[in-house]
Amino acid sequence: MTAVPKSSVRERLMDAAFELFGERGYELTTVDDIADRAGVGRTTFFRNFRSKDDVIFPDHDHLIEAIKGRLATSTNSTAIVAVSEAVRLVLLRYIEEGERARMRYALTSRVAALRDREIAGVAQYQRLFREFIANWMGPSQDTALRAELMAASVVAAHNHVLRRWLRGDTVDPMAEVDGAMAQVIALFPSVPAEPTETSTAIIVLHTSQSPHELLPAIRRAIGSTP
Amino acid sequence: MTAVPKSSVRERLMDAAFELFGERGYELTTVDDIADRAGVGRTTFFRNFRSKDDVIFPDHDHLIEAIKGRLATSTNSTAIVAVSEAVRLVLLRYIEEGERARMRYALTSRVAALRDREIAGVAQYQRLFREFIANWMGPSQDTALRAELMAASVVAAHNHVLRRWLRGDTVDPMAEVDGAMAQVIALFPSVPAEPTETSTAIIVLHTSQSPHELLPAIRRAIGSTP
DNA sequence: TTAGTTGATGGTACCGCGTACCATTCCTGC
DNA sequence: GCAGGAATGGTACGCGGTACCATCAACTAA
Repeated sequence: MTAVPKSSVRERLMDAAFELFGERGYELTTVDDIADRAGVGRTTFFRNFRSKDDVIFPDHDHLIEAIKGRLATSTNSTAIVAVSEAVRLVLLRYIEEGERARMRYALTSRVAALRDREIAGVAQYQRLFREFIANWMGPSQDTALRAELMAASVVAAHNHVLRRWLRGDTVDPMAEVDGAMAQVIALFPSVPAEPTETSTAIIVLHTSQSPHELLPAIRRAIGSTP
Repeated sequence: MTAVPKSSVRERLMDAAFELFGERGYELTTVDDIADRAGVGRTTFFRNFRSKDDVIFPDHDHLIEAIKGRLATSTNSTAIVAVSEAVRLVLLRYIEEGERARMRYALTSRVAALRDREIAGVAQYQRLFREFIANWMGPSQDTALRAELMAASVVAAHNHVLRRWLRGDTVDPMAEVDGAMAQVIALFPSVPAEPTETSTAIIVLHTSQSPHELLPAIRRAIGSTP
């Protein structure tokens, strides 16, 4: 009888949940409360969301799939671009959510169970990035750690900018995430990318470090083997 | 009447839990089962462990406190040493657990709830490291991201070696974690360490990257401002 | 010895999440 | 109109986790 489209039940449940969580807090809100306010039965809630906290992270699965899809369409030479764009994609999803993302942030900041849940979700992203980067870098023994470090850094960079936006500390998060990703990429200079052409770099700079200290870092920066 | 020392109740509960989880799996084991096998009441279980999955991570809180303690006893000049030793401390705790750590790994690999729980615990370590490194680097705006990247890398390096040991892929994890930490430290060259004396570095190397590409990386490597 | 205190334990009852199952309703194609 | 499928609501149950109370042992003070 309801003239609303089918998916509106899910929407009403999400709205009711966020309202109640804001009014009484997460623990003091029962699933029955949410279902009642949404005007549906308890069973319907669990048909739309796997668990009570699932209503806080509604399209997490879609986001995971979106990342997979973006990473899948990349060649070796465009791997870094794919990673960067996947990060932008995630951040963009949060920004599009707007106020709801900020409400989730308020909830995950106060409720330990929700914070753990969000951290677990982030770990899924990190796993995707790790596997992708590891495949990209090749099966060498040493690259496994390198891939893990890079994936962790990529996710950390994203989270850093995301939290800044959630707290209202920035008005241009997309620009910031580009900068943060540039820092990450600079940390991991020139992975086994196919050599294009060899050039010679001569750098003269004043520094407080001794050449002996910084030479290893620069060797890694240019991907040269001693 | 039991002539066993007081703490043995807790031990018996842990033993019973790991036994039953190994026999029937985690979900198919109830808290009553664990309490029964340990010969105590259900109430006693929850007096010793906050929740069912807490029995899997018994001394997580002590480990957190141990990290805090190790990081607290450090000056600016010994910060990196403190971080490295804290990482060694964590890894050592796992190794000392021996077979129990491997059983936990088997469980967390199969049961999603336990994996999430473990990830949340690791996030606590990462938070400690992030705050410590951020304090160490100073309050500058730019260092916030740098601290976050480094903390994520430190934890990733630890986890990488830990998982290798858990899988039996290495026999000398302490040496490996030193190497992994060295890689991490090399990624973040000489943070705002107190300037000693200025010298001039001239580096000439062949590389497949254009000078334009690698100049930013080298600028950061030597801590120079353009 | 007796009385009171403290701590650990066991038991019972309860709440809330999540699942399984069943009955009802609505909607669609024949 | 009728049959079949999808969505819904209701009921019952298992289990984790909490609150509360009663019991018992050990220690202490009179």
